[in-house]
Amino acid sequence: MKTKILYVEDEPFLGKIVKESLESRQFDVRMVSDGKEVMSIFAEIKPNIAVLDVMLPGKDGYTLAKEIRQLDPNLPIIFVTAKTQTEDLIKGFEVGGNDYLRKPFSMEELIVRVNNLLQLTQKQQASPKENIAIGQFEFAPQRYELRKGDSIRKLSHREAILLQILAENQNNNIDRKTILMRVWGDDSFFNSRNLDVYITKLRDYLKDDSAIEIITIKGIGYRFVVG
Amino acid sequence: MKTKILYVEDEPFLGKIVKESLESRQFDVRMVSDGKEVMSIFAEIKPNIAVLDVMLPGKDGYTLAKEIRQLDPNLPIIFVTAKTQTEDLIKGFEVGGNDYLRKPFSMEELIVRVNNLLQLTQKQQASPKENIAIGQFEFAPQRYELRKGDSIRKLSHREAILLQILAENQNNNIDRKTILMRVWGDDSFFNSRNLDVYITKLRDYLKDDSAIEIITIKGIGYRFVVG
DNA sequence: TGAAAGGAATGTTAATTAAGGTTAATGCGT
DNA sequence: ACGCATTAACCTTAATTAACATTCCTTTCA
Repeated sequence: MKTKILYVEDEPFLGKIVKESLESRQFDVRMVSDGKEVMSIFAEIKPNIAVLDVMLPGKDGYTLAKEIRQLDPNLPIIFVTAKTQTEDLIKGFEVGGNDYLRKPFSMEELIVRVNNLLQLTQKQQASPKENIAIGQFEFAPQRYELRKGDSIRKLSHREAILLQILAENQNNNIDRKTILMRVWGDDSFFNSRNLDVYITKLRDYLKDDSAIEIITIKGIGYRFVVG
Repeated sequence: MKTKILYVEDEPFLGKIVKESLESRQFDVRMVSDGKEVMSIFAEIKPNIAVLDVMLPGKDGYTLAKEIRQLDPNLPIIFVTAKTQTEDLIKGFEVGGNDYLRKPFSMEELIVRVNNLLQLTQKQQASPKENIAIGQFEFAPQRYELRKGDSIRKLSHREAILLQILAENQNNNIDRKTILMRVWGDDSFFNSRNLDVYITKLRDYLKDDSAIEIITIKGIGYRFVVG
């Protein structure tokens, strides 16, 4: 389903341009120009994000933001306004706004910021990492479990991260350094030897499926090939 | 505990002002001026947010953002830069940035935007009044009751807070330290052992539902996975 | 050209250290 | 005396370091 944008703007000319531009990016845009109508339309369409002008007839954007926050504490709200003063911006965030764009702005910027906020607020709903198929094995990254048939092996944290990195990059070369940074946070000598140890462990865990192989590429890193 | 900001800026004069200004707002600021040093310091201090200049000696801000994203997909990243072109801004968001501030900017604006991002990325915790579903269990935080079917187990205060913290963060990693601070108010050695004891208790209480698991992440904390 | 030597990178296994788990005993307020 | 919280004692497991083995690339010299 398309992302629904509630767009509150009283300048018809600008409004039309912005609306069409957002629609060309596959957003479902509902434009409202009278502040007093906003809340009922809000309830009706249940938008995924609100883009609010501040100076409006009827009710100003700050008030609208407050009222929207009452109903939905998590809905992303962006102000777009000709008010350029820092105090206006601060007020915008105070009433619950999540971004503040000064007019004139480029459409590109608005779109990028809309997408950014949508992403930020979506990511919050727990990240359900999907299980990954590895040959005859199945790996549940969330639970640190490696399953084959009905046997389950619990992996430790480090084993699990390492396996996940490998599995995400099946059939691609992976830098030793990249792995070290992701698993240990640095690439010191000792951690580098540590990685060797963990590679050995994973090779052992995965040895039941001969189609799986962790190939070392000396001086570079590894390649995780399956099948 | 103070919020840690990683601040990458190569202009010493501006850098000093911004750093002090943020510190006066109770942020714990670590400033780095050489791009090449950033990643090791990142690993060392584990910041809660990163504020990056774009043009830097060594490694530019965009590259840094990419590398940080590799390590932490959720860390808020703000660019502050003299590059005012829309394309530069777009690139900033493309590489994983979450906000983009053009120089010169007011300190107030930076602070407001930092706080906004921190808030957005914090888990919106369910209001502690509502019951929380935990697999086949239901937890009533205000009554300290854990129910399954028609059996009710009364929890003690500490058990209840701990379970609530875990339940609020289902499927996410939770810092040992964070838990200790919230349940005991400090993270001394004895309380740390105490936490072990309570984790054992909760595991025991929840063992009837095999879909529920408290995974320990050694050196980090726990992850409460359900289903 | 190619075989041998040397060295750096990686592999393997084991020993050590540190973190956490479990259960029981003690403390402490009501 | 009771109920929880804390401390203690002992146990288990993961992570790190160490010691020694192997691989494979590079260099050198016949």
